[in-house]
Amino acid sequence: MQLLDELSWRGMIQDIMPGTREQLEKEMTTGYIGFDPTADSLHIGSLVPILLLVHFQRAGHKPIALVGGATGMVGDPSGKSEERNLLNEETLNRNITGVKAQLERFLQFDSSLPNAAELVNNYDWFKEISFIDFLRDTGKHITVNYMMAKDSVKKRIEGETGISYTEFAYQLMQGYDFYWLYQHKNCKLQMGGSDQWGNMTTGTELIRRKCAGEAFVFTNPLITKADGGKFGKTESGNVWLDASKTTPYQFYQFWLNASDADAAKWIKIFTFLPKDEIESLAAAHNQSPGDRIIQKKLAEEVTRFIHGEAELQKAIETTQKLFSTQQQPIESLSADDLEGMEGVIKVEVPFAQIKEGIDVVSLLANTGIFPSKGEARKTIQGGGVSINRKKVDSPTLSLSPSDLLHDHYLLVQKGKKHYYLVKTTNS
RNA sequence: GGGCAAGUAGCCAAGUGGCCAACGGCAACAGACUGUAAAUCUGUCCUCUUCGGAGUUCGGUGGUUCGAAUCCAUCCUUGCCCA
Repeated sequence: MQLLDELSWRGMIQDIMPGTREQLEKEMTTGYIGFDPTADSLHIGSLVPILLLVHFQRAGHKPIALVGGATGMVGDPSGKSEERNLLNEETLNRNITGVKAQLERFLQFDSSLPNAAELVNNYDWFKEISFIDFLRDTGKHITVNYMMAKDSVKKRIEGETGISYTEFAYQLMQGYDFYWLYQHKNCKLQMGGSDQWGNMTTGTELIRRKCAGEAFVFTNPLITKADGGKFGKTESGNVWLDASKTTPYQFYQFWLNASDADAAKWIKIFTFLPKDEIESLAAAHNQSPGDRIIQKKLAEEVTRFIHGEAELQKAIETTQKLFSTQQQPIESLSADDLEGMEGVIKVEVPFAQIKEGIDVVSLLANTGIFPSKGEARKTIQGGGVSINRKKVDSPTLSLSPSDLLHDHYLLVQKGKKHYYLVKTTNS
């Protein structure tokens, strides 16, 4: 299947510039996507662009991942109603390193390949350019009228907060990136989220005006949730690709918890499963929605892609231990079962405290499961805490050694889905 | 530089001297129902708390007042208009 047809049935194309298809069919094309180093790890919001690059490379084209070391210093106004805070250099460098390392895992960089992936940092060319040079060589080609017509800019100009010159100029920088890649890497395509359309077309415009070249862009729709909430956020914040920030188990759980409507859309976007397989999964799912066949497959595929087979198996195992035995007595979990639950947050508490008969509220606050005693108490009063599968019905409950599973453990549940394993220590 | 308007909790937004930790909505969290869905209903939602309270808030600072988110001064930030 042609790349664009493939992406299109997966729902990964929003807007596409005329001529793009012809270009892709004509020759091996170099295309790029930019990644903002706003944190030291990518989160699942960046997964779509990553997947685009992977599809792109699989279709025989040459992908470039650009890390925005320079643009990150300025801040993209797209989708932001307010001026952003500037990151300091130290943070930025750490972020660039982190983001680079992650991108390297998903693409083929083997230089023997004709379409080997490349990783570039736009700081490398921007650092050479003086302000005057930039104004004369780049700014001159684009009118302010053109720049102001962009949605990201227009919204801010019409809105209440305005826009600084810095952020206004952002699209020129991104446009220049495309121009530079066009000149030095023969890069003729830019991909990105639909909020980037304006910035991306500034690039093709620059290429046209500065060197009469022709370049193309297409965008993917931004991922949304059926209920209108933000994609990729959970109660504990972003879902990261870095296992130390979001454990593989938590990552797996995120996808598993997708609603039916979301899962059906997401499985097309976030997995590489072929069309007929996805269709039969959907049919099976509709037969018995309660089994959540799509969610399971989705979680499995994405977790394997990001964290690998071994971590996926551990995540599934932990999930089964915790959820499939939910109706069974807690004793059905062995000490090994508890110890082996990868990804569940584990906390320690001195045995002496249990021996003295600590009250639940203090235990939950001391272990950091809740940030304060007050919160622990409120949640307990709202019926939100279970220990060893038994709902804690009073904040004054105190715990003794006889409550410990296998003499060492307490399985604490916050809500229905969030598990913590408390383990006693001798000190 | 001049004129006008605005700044309230994560966001939106009411309040315009005491009844204000501050109406309401969204988001978020928890409970019931379910399928670890969705929808719906209920509770929580500044911080801490021995659950009795205590502490810190309404851009910053200073003031008026028994008492200020509310009045005054000044500064900062933002928008609009003029130069």
